Amino acid sequence: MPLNPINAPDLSTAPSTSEVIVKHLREAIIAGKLDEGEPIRQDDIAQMFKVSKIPVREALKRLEAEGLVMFQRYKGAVVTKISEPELAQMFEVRVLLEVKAVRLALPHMTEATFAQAERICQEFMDESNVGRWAELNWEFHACLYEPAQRPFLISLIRSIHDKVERYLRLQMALSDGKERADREHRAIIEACREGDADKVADMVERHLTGVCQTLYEHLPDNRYTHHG
Amino acid sequence: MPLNPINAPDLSTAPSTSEVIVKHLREAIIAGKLDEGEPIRQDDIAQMFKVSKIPVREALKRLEAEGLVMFQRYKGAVVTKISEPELAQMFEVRVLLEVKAVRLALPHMTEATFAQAERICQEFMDESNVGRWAELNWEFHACLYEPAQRPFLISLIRSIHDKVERYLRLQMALSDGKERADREHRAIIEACREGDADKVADMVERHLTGVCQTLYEHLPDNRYTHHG
DNA sequence: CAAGGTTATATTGTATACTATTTATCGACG
DNA sequence: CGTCGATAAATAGTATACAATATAACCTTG
Repeated sequence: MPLNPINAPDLSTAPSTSEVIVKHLREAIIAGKLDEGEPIRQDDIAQMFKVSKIPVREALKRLEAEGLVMFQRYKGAVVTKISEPELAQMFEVRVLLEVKAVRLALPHMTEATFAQAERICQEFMDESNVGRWAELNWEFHACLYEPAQRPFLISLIRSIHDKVERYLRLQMALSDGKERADREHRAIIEACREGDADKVADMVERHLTGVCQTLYEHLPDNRYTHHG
Repeated sequence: MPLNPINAPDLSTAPSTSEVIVKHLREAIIAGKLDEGEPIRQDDIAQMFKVSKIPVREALKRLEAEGLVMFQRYKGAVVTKISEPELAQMFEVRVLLEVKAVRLALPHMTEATFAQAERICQEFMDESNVGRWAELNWEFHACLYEPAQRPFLISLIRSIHDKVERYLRLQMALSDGKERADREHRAIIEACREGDADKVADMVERHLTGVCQTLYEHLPDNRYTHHG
């Protein structure tokens, strides 16, 4: 018997209510629509989706494991607040992982890869919506790493992305982050075209550490002391 | 007001039922007490802990995010089966992260670090319980990385450890894995004492890739085709 | 007796109901 | 007037109950 001759979708993985909620909440947190430190009211979320709070809690438990929210017993879940040292550590790991990814991907890149990356860059520059920027930013990076054929590595990078993205948004909006990102992205594409692995690795590293640096400079100093 | 003058514990983080269950289930999965592919019956777990299945489900949702179980709608959660390519990718990332960790840690290691590492090695060799081996193996590695003062990096390494540990158990028990691990561990300690970062990095990398290699050789070939 | 349908059972997923705990409100007391 | 304590409201956490679906047992039919 030939396998899956009609390319049937996997019905057993149809999303449950809690999975739908996970997706929405994750996007909301990443987009910075929920202030960090502010408690997430289970009943409110439940009413938004017209469901009970059971699936809401299951969704929050998942997001807790992803590091996006934190539970405090009898006080509920709050959006995780990332300290500056933690941010620095995350970028340190990102550099490590993303440099590895792009190195592995480089030999398998084709003109289609570059074209796709440039298309994303263009869309990025034409876009005015801040929320979409971050999304396209990830798409760009993912596009460069995908040829590596390392789903585990990429999912790990993505999970870190998800945690820091709402801070990046800040940085991109305030400084000339967008133009700088575009410049650096296009330069990386060119380096990839040349096929010089060391150069590409160096550029990706500088790009990421640069972003981290700007982010640091634009972080409000009082994020530890402000109340309410 | 002086901060926490009596070093008070944080009572707001007292574990809820679901968190207790998470911990136990996680340990059971890591220890290989639950066969991969076999469904985890929510009511069974609930009865074991004499609770309802609500906290059990929340626990499973957490473990799903950690990659230890997978949900199939209306069929429940099963222990995640890791394919050989996935295992290889995980080790690839482990090498990357652990080499980085030990490099960062090296300059901050003291004689206390080495003594502690040696103590763990000794306990490892004196131990006959397979389950305890893996635990001590992690303790050894964590001991070497802890001086790096990179909690995020170490937690990432740990999460990968947790996913592959039940396969390592297999490998350690079947081959001369235990003796070899001890030999290599002690050699790594010596290299750390010498303070030669490149040498240490190289040894850690060889150690990990070696483990992965042996693991690969001892994996049953039929793990994709065997039914029931 | 084989193949396919049909009912029964088991299991998951979610809503409702209840309990435990925290937080806000308010009054007694110094 | 402020502080302490009691009470009330709000919210989290969990048990029970029920609905949706899958699996197994059985039955029908050729």
